[in-house]
Amino acid sequence: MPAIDQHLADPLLWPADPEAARAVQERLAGRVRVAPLDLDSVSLVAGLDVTYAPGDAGLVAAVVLLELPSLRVVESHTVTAEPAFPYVPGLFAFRELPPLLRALRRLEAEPDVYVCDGYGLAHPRRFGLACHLGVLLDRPALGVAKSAFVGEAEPPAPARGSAGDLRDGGEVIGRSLRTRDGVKPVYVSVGHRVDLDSACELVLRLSPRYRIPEPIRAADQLSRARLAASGG
DNA sequence: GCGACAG
DNA sequence: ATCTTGTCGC
Repeated sequence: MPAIDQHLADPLLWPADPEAARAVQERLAGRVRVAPLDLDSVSLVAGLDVTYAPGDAGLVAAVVLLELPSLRVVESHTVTAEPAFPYVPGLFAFRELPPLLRALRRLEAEPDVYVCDGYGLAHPRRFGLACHLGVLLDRPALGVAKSAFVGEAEPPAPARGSAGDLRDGGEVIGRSLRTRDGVKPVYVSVGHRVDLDSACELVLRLSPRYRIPEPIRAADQLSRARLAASGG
């Protein structure tokens, strides 16, 4: 597995135009692996998020490392940068991964799994941000999104823990998962080296109190705070 | 062509 | 995503 620095320096991975970016996704999508993840062996979880300044005048990428089962923060890092790729639905990774990878490079401990704010296989080319990160690092990764993007989501029962299929055509590409009683579900999909069951089980363990899993919440709050502190 | 469209 | 505080309800 190439180091993060090699990925960041590889021009073939970071095309400037959307057409070439889609081709990169199609090329890398074949590397995604779906497999059960033994949650008993998971003790360090990384949460990732990016916050943008109005008008795309800068961004802050944040990574927070939490330990299980306490959910306490053991590391947190931020990177400030200028957006280098526009927001194009379906091409998120080309906008968010470069600064996120630079933040991940600073981690002292290696996460057992990466939790991304967005989708994995629930993507037009089955290669969302969580797949992209997971494949580049060849590490377990999953995506948790706050809204649907592709496919049709079956509404879960009202109780926390209930889930419904997220389908595109006949294919199950993710799950709508209720993390709080009576509260709008989140949308979970596989990134790499996990399966839907282990991904959903982990998301529930990471969301004992709030709708959004703690690692993503923590990264979101950190990136917002860092952006506000840098003025704008 | 039109609308919808992770953050 | 961002522009945005308090308030109501569980």
